[in-house]
Amino acid sequence: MRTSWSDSVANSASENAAASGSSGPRPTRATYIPPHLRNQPPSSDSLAPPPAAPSLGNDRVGYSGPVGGSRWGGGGGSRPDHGRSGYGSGGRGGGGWNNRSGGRDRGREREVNPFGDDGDVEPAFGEQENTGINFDAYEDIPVETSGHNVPPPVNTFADIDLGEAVNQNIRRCKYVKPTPVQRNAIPILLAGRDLMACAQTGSGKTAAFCFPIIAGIMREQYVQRPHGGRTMYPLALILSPTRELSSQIHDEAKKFSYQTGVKVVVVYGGAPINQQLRELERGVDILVATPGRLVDLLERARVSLQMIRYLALDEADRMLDMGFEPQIRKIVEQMDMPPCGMRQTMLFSATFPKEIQRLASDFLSNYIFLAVGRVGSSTDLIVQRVEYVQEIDKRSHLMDLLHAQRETEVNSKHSLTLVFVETKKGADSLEHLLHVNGFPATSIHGDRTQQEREMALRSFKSGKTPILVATDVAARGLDIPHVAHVVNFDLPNDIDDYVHRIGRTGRAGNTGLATAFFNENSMSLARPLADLMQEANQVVPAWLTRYASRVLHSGGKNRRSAGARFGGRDFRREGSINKGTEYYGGNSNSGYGVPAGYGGGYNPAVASAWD
DNA sequence: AAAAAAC
Repeated sequence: MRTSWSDSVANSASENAAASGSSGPRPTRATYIPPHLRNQPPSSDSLAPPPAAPSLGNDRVGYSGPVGGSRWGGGGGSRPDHGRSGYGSGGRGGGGWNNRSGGRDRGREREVNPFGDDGDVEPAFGEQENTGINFDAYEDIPVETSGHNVPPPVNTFADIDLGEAVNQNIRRCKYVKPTPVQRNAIPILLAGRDLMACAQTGSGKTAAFCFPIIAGIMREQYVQRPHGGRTMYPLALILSPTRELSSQIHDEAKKFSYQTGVKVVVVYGGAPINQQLRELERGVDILVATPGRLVDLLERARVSLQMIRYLALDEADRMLDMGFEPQIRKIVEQMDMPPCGMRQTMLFSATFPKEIQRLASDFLSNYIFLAVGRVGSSTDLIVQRVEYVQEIDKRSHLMDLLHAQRETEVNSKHSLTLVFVETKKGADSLEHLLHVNGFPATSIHGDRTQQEREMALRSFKSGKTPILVATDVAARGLDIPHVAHVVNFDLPNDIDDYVHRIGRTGRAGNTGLATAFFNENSMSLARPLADLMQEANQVVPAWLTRYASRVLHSGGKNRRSAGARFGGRDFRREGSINKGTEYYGGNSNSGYGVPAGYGGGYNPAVASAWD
């Protein structure tokens, strides 16, 4: 075990002298000297404001109490198909129909227990257990829905008919009660409705779409699928933008479907395809995939989407942005997937810009829009700091920070730091710098082999290298426990990306710290960042406010994105109310171009549409 | 302009 990495930093000067003298590449900059070994105090003192106290609980704006079911009142008693109990007697689950998938029955090997225990499932719902999830942080979450006949939320898992096998897995996961997005999304999905869901990072979205899919597939256990040939016919497809995220979703889905007979397979690029083909041949109900590899398999006719009943896009706004949209359109519209209305489509993300919402509606039918989360996303659990750091000073500033962090950490054992940079080259060189200076770092980006990527992630998660330098490949969705600190070494150009990045900490109701290095290169982010921080009750440095007010705002992407981030707005409503008005132009009050007349929402001084 | 995603 390596406990003294940062102690070694103190000696890094001598270590490094030896290292660079021998074989490794020579650092281009002078060797890092930690502050306490220098004659002079660090020059950047004045830039770092004292960390703000986490502003939990109090001072929340725009929320006046539980939402309850009242919004749904319009629908009268016509809850569509909610509360069906077709398979209620699920019992032991796994029993007799393990072999139904695709008609393939290649032996009945014992299902690996993804929980790594002996299957003891003692505590019943309601019994408190240490789940690691801080539910108090979820108490005051505002919820907004729109669409026709929205099914009301549930309060407990017991209120939902997911079947005994799934209930048991929920207990094994130690989920005591559903998170807000789960409370709201699961009934909507169980009712068979299409859904566009916007919920803060770390709030349990994966389970929110997995449970209904699994329950739905269990209901359709006798569905006949074509067989013969080597084509497999999954009933559900879950797409995500990165391989590691797909892998993570797969792992989760395996837990949720343990002993249900529902088979989950993941496919993505960069890994041997033969192994994935073998997995597919053993039967697949839920296919988790990244787009490229899926298209490959579709073109080889190893997978057909003909029987898809459920389509989920995780990080849906990313999946539909410029880089991905053609592939997604191909998969959803130009292969053999059943059209809108013949399948159930669910889109999830923490952010949902209006343009993307507009695009997304092509894939949805009579859908419900759901926004869960306080104004300002999950960021109230994350203390955000911004420091003005010149480009040239970033490296030494980061090392000061990492070093100081070690000094003050109480529980340093398993406290991880995730450092985001803009480019793959930048990631390599920063990793190298840290390495040479005795910091236990590794890196992940798209130019590394898949093996290297997975190894880096494992090494980071385990604490072996508690510093991970990453590009945006790690910005979305990854659930890495114990990430205490996210550093935006380079700020992204888009405020949505910032939201996702800092969302790697402060997960499951826990608090986290996010530090950003700001300079002239990030000027376009000044305004949205200042606004975001203000709305999350963070300390906004005066200099940032000055930059924010100085910057010309053209109504460009950032401002648009910021408005959408809060999510919270169904573009269908926005459009009808604001027809012909200028959305992003002149509303200096909200700063997000959401007209105050529409409930404005984002400024504490304005009555919120969340109420 | 960069990142991601198939071989």
